Amino acid sequence: MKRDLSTEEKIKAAAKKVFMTKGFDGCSVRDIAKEVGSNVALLNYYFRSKEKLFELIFEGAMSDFLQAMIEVFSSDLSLKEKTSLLIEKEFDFFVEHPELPMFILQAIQQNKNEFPLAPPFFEPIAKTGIFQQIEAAQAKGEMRQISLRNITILLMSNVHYPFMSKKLTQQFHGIDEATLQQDLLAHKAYVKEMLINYLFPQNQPA
Amino acid sequence: MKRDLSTEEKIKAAAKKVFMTKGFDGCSVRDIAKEVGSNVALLNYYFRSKEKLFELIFEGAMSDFLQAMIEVFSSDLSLKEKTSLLIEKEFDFFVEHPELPMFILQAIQQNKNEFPLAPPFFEPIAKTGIFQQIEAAQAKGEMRQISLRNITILLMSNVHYPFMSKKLTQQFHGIDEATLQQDLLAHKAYVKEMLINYLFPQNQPA
DNA sequence: GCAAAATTTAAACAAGTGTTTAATTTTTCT
DNA sequence: AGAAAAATTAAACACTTGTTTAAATTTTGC
Repeated sequence: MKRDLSTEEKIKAAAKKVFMTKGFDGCSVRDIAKEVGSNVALLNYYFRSKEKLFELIFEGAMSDFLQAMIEVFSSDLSLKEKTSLLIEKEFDFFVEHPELPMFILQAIQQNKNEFPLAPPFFEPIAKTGIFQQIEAAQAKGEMRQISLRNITILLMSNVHYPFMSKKLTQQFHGIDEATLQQDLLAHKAYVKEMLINYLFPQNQPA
Repeated sequence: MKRDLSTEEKIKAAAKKVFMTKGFDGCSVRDIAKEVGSNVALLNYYFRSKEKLFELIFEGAMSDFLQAMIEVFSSDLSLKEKTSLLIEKEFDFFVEHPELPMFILQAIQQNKNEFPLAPPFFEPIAKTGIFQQIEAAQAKGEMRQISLRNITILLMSNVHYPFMSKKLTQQFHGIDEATLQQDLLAHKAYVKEMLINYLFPQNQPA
C-alpha cells in the first residue's frame, strides 16, 4: 500500500520552491510538474488541487516562521536578552530563507490563506508567557510603555523588511549579493542596539 | 484628431487600482476592462499590451514614491529636521496609498520592471545634495557613522513595512482598520523618536 | 454636410490554465 | 507467480489568457 514518500515530498519541495519565487498567481501547475520532472496529474493525485497544495506550503512556511519565535520565548532569559536573541535568530533564519517574509505577506494580503491566522499563530506564542513577561517588565519600568502590537510592528519591520527589499536595495545601490549580505549583517547589529536602547531605556522616563 | 483624454485616463486609473490590489499576475486584462466598463481591445488600442500598461503604472508609482523624498531633501533644513520631516511625510503619504510599498517591492522582486532602477531613481536624489549633507554631518560627529545604504534600510524598514503588513497585523491581533490606523500613528511617533535618537546621538561616541 | 480620422466594439485567435479521465506501469501482498 | 492496490502517464476537458482583426460608431476638420 504505502510506498516511499519521496515522490510526495519531491512535489512539496518543488511546489515550495516555485511558489516562493513566483507566487501563487505567477506560476502554473505545469511549472511545478516540470520542476518535479513529472506530470501535472500527479500533483492532483497527491494533493487535490493547486490551491490545496499552496495552502499546505503556506502553512508549512508559517510554521517555520513560528519556530524560532517559540524557541526564544520559551527560553529562561530576561526580556532584554530574549529581544536580542530573537533578532539574532530571526536574522540568521532569514539569511537562509530570504523569500519567506515576502511570500507570507503576499499570501495574506491577497487572501490566499483561507484559515484564520489568529488562533493557530497567536495561541502558541501566548502559551510561552511572553506577554506576561512584557507586562511585568513594563510595570517595573524596565521596558518602555508600548503596546504589544506596536512592539511587534517595530520588531517585524526591522527584521523582515530588509530581506523583502533585497532586490530593491541591490538595484538601487548597484551592489552585488555579497555586499548586500554584509549590509544585512551590519543592519542586524544596528537594529539590536537601536531597539534594545529604545525598548529598554537606561534612564527610566516614568 | 485629439479627443478628450478621459478614456485613456480612465483606463490608467482602473489599471492602477487593479494592479495595485491584485498584482500583475493576479489579474487579467478583462478585469481591468470591466473596471473601466469597456472592452479589452480598448486597452491594447491605447497601450500596446498588458505589460506596457503595467510598466506605465509602475513608473508612475515609482515617481510618486520619489516625490516626497525629493521635496524633503531639497528643503533648507538640518539633517535631523529632514529625517524627521521625511518620516512624517512618507507616513502621511502611505496612509493615503498603503498598497504602494508592496506593489513596488513585488514588481521589482519578480522582475516585472524592465528598466534599470538605479539611474532614474538615484540621480534625482543625489542632485538634492543630501549625500554630501550626510557626509558632512557624520564628519562633524553629529550623525552616527552608518553607511548610506544602512541608513536607507533602517528608514525604509520602519516606514514601509507597517503598511505592507496591514492585513497580517489585523488578522494576527484581531483588530479593525480604525484601531490599526491608531497603531500606525503611534508607530510613526515611536519611529521618529527612535531613529532620531539613534542616528543623531546626544553624546557623540567618536 | 461630408469625407477622413480617431475611437469603440464584438468576435475570433492561438496558447495556456487547472482539472479529470482512463489507460498503463509499478509495487504490494499472499 | 499472480491478483489487487497504488503510482504514474498521456490525452482530453472546458475555460481563461493576451492579443488581433475587422466592422461599426463617433469625432474632427473643411
